[in-house]
Amino acid sequence: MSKSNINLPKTAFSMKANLQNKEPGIIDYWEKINLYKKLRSNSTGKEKFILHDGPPYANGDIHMGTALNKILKDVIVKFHQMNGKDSVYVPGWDCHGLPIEWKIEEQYKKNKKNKNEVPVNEFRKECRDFAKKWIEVHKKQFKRLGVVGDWENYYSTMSFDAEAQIVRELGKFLKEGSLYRGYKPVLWSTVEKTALADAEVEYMDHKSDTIYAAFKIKKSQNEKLINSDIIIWTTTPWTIPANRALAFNKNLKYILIKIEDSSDFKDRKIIVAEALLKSLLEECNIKDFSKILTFSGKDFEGTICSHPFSKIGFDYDIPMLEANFVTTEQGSGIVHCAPSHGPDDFNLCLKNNIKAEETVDDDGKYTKYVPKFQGIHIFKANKIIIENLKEQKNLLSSGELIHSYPHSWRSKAPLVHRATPQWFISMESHGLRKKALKSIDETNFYPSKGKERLRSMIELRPDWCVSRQRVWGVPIPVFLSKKNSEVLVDDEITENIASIFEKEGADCWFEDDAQRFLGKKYKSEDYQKMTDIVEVWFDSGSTHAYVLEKREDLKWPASMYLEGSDQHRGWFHSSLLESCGTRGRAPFESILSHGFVVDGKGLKMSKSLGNIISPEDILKKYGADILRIWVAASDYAEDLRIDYSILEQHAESYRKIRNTFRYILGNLNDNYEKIDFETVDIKSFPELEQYMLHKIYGLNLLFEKNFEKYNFHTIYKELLNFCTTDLSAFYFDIRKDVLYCDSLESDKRKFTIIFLNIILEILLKWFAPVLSFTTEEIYSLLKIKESGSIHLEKFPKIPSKWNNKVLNSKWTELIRIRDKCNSSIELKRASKEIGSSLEADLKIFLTEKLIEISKGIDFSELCITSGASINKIDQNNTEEINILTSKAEGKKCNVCWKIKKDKCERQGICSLNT
RNA sequence: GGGCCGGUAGCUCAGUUGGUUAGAGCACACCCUUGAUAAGGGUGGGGUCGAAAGUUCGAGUCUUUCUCGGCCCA
Repeated sequence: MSKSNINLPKTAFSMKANLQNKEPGIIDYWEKINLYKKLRSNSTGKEKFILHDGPPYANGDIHMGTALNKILKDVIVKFHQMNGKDSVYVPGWDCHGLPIEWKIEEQYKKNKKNKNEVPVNEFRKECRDFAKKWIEVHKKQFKRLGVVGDWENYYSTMSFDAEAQIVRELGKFLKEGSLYRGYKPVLWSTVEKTALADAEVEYMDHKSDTIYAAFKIKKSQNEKLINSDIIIWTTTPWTIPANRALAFNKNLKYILIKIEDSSDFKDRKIIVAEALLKSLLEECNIKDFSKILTFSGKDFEGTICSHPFSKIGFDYDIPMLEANFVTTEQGSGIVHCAPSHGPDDFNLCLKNNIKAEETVDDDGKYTKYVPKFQGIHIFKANKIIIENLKEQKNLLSSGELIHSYPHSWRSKAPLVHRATPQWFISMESHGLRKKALKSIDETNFYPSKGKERLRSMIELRPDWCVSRQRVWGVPIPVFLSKKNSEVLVDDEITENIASIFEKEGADCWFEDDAQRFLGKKYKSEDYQKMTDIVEVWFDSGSTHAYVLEKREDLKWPASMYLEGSDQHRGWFHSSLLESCGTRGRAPFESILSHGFVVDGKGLKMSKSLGNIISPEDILKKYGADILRIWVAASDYAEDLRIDYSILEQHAESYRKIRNTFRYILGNLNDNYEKIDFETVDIKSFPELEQYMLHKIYGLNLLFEKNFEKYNFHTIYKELLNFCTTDLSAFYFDIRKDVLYCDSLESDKRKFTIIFLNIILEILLKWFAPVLSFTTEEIYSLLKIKESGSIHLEKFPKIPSKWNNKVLNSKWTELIRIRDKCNSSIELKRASKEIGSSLEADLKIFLTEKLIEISKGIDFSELCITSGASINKIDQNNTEEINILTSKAEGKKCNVCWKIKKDKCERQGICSLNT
């Protein structure tokens, strides 16, 4: 028997995917046909879906998190596009800011160049070039993932129009009055000489010097307390010279003891919180003492102490102030307050009319306001302060402590709180917090828990500090009157600055004469030009203004912002505030947030754990479609695990899907014929095909329902199950006989071919947003359209007449019987009586009800056996179904391989079988 | 340290308002097939539902504590 006499599958679609080599060619094809442009011109006038890209920082190769983010965006954009929208995606980059500035400075250090000797704009140009370079790198890497977007006309936060618009946005806050100049302690890096944003702070273990120091009571309502020593504990001895007050808690109990050990404190009386006495005695090694008095914190009211350095130039009153932030967790129950060096301290002192002074300069050295210690760097001051305390006999004890402490994310240097003049946007003065909270209510969150997360942050956050003392960014376009330090508020000036920036960028601010910006209305000698730049979160928080609003192809507000869940405090947050402040509502209609990429065990990726996987590695080993499957199959609402065994599993699933396509293509011999779903007469189809169409109908409902909720992992799972269970193991297996052995003229075979055409089209479209490369490979193989693309197609519309509940319940029963048959065959196989199912002959015993259902059904076809008969089951049998499998008798047909006693009608097609 | 979120087979995920014996696909094992062939089919094993306690006739589901992990904050 020659195989050429039967219709074996034949296709150019290889079993081996070879994605890593094939995908770049597909990307070239997309560029060649200008897919992005085609998508746009094809969807002119359609309702827009705008996923506004949150700009990644233009620095360093992309990592798994970036890849996840971009792929997820691309999947959603493609879903909406195929769902009939004009789904526009404009990628962008975040370019200003410290990390790039730092990179350039590092290069300077290497080349022994001094940053301060380089003209500002030369430095800025290097930053700009650096960002530009990484944008190009990123662009290539993102394209490689299969992401389709307007790569030619991307946006960036450093473009001139962006810099200009950022100025205009700041101008709106300035005009409104919510942008104000404040004086607050901020986390300051003495290394980078700048204030740091919360997001730029890292908490790490740090060894601090600790001291117990004494403040002598000068005045008190309670006479017994006078001349005794208040003990304070601190981990920052260098702040002692800046001390202006002590804080106590009126709800705590305090105790007065007399020390009798021989030391500096012999015969001195000290005061601490009663609850902390034990730990203090231990840490200060006090053995011999007597309790004199316990009293309530209330008794401290009106108490005045003297500074421990009162004899060496610090001769002023130290009032004791009530504060509820004082606890008995650690220390002595009385807190030393330096208003310049802590937010709590600052607020408490402010309330009590104690001013913060500039006690420490930009470099971290004590200023002229600190007698005796001026010029000493605070990081070298602890030792000196401790020595002085000892000399003054006001050091009870000192030690060291390792604790979590804020550090700069770049330099890893420890940070300090330092009062500096800064620019703030008020959360309250113009109702910003209220507007933002209302907008959160009006936004859809995927997953819904994002709403609460963002809300709780907005509810609690302090005013927004937007100034930075750096150079690589957009200047805060403000002038201060030299006369009275008042801020110049004038729309004309803001617009003048913006229009200059629009033409030549913001560089000119730093070097051009102030008069240029002030125009003719004001004199430059009367005003001081501010040199602070605006923090980068304001840059990216304003993208909606210079991207969404400015571009014709986009719309404001965006349909969706999509980022990692950390952006609840980042871009979601800053965009919300910026837009609520300037436009009264959020710049997005919905927010989708995804979890973080972690390793196979759920641990975060880190160099020290050695569990980092890069997108590049995956692309080399598997190709982008596997990575895209990983994204689609994972539940982005939680953290996403990845390692090579997980990828291997997805690669295995991919092979299943690929082979499903290969089977269809093979049996169609790569000749696809478009079927009109609406007009095709499905009632003339065999029941099996009708049943499969019903399955497709149901699957489509699931597809649509889960797309609405952005539940891609459910969609992917359903599609995969359909391919493996319904198609491969069921339909394809059954129809193999017809496809291979029936004549080309057979009606049954023709119907099967029609069905294969239908299912091919549907599967291609359903998988296209995820398997962007593979579906395109198939699409081009079928030569459906000259310079066409699967991504230009729309999702199939499944006719409701494919829905067939009656047939479904019938076939559910038939499949139940089929399962029983398989079990029965398996028994005979295990006992070596038969091998292939075609060697089996089935005697199927059924209840009358099931016999009725099975009317006209050939179980030998369904179960792929040589014979099957239906009989009534013995009434005494409690089962509904009973199967008797025996070895089929007769001769094996050369064509269809069925074993028949009589000559098989199939043999007619072969001349050798006469 | 605080807030939020999470922990269901080896893996990716389902598990409605608490209700029979906790499901699916993949992986695995065994068998079949050699006309989807570095494929395909069949059968099967596998879970103390992170841990403990509590509420209840009944808990994967509710409560508390603990533990592990992630994000954010200090």
